[in-house]
Amino acid sequence: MIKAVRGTRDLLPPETALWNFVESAVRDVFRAYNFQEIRTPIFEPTELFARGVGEDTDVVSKEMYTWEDGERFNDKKIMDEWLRANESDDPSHVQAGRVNVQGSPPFLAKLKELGVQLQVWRGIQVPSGALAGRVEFVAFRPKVSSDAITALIEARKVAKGQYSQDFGNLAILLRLVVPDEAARKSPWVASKDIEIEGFAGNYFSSSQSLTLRPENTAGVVRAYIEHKMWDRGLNKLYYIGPQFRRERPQKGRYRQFYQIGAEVIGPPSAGSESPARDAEVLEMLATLLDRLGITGWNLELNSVGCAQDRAAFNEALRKALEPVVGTMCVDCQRRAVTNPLRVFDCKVPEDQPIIDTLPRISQFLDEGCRKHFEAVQQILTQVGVRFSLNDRLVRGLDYYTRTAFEFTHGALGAQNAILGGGRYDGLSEALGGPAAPGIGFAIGEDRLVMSLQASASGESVLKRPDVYVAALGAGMNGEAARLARELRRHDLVVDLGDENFRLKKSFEAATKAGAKYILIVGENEVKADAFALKNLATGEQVSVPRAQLAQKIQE
RNA sequence: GUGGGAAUAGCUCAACUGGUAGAGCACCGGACUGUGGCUCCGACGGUUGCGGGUUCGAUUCCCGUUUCCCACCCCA
Repeated sequence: MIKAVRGTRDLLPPETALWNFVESAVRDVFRAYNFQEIRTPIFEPTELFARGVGEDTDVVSKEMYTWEDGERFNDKKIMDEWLRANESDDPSHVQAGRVNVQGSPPFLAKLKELGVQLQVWRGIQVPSGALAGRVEFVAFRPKVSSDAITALIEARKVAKGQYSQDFGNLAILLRLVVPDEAARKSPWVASKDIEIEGFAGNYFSSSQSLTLRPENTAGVVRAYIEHKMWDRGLNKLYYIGPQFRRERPQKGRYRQFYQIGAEVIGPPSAGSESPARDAEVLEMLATLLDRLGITGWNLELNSVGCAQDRAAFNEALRKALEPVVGTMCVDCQRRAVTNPLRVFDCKVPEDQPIIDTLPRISQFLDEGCRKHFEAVQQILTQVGVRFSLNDRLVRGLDYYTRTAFEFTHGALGAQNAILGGGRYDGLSEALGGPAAPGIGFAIGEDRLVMSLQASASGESVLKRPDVYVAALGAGMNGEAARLARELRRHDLVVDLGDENFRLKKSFEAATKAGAKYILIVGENEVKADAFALKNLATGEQVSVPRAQLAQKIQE
């Protein structure tokens, strides 16, 4: 049986009704704040995420779905390189390679399994020692194996120190090497006797590394720059859609997951930097959660300052950690090196007293950032949105500035954050655009729906049929369809049976569908042009003339 | 990627120290030919995730593998 791939899932009714409920509430609420929808592609150049999210983040370095798009190879370059590589080798493997590739189905199957494509050129002359007459040149190309691409990215990273430049021009040439011994023994060399040797180079004449978006902010900012959206002043944009991360699945975290997000972005002159924007976004989120009936949420707020503030803070943090880190848990010791800010996420009870003594970003805010943060708080207080300050709340990525926030909710397992966001005044510039301060957030829709399921089920938000039209007897399907069409034009939800159903079965079907009424369309009714309409809840049944049916049902 | 737990009918779950698979619900049909929900009766439904091993015999014990769940890592 073919199953949904690991970490993905089907959303089935009635649960989908809950998703629709959430999304329509989102559209309603966001609209009231004059946000408009933007839809960006679900895949983008890999470079966008490498630069936008950060190359050294886990998301980019190991959690993306990335592939090489384009099959156009520089064949001459591959052949030249292959021949050069073989001049110094024992040419016997050329012969072995030819024989076995052509004649060894298990080996070909193995290649297919690895996602490698085989291409053979005939008639290439190879150096002495090869078979007389025709020989074959054999090259292997990785198709869209993400493992192969990941391996290449790592290899290039090591080789060049960086891979941010020239990111899209990757290829690999795999060379078949068969040990002489094995080749002599049998012309049908088993796949385990074959070694595949790989080396990387620029063999694509034109191709591009693409990635399924792991988040949507980078795409939105890319679109902002590409379409010169600053010419419209302030932009308030929202999106709803799938995102992809190659993570190990756990509660509420899937490899295809859904995010609802919004961004306020524009030139500083349009007010995009104003604390009023931060407060507006936060107040909108509070309104949305209330509207969805989510109770018990908590807004946690912090300011991570400007780039300079954070540099000073990082320095101080490292200094403060140095003498004490040895006594902390192994995770913290690792974090202290890789990402000191993450030490604040530590949940080990013994480490808490140490963490309490560490410096806080709030001590390093400059005048502007402090005033900005105070203004945000003041507006929130004035509009009556509850919040709590959490000076441990930090953001790992460089372009984040000033306001950072999370809405948390209990009963969500270890991942208690239902949405998070913050200000990213430096992102547009990091992507090559003009200064465009912005603030945004992303809601994990999967988790949002999950927390709703506790209170409201899909059933409760599902619109049940108003009426079930039961055709009764031969030739009645047409009449029933006609009636259903008329009723649907009055915005009624109508379900339709079949003339072959016995009436009992129609009643059962109507009850199961949850219809309010059942409408019987039989020979008698058609003759009289008046139809038996029964209220399934009360049992009351009346005969209603055709012209009054819609009105009667709508009552 | 790491660790722990799990996988039996469409769903929720049984099956004693190894003895050849069962219930409730759902679905379909009948009791009931144009009147549902309730009741009763019946039928359907499985290579026990997959592969290997031990055994006369494996759902059960062992190994591998895949997937799911929970957590770690990380994170909007």
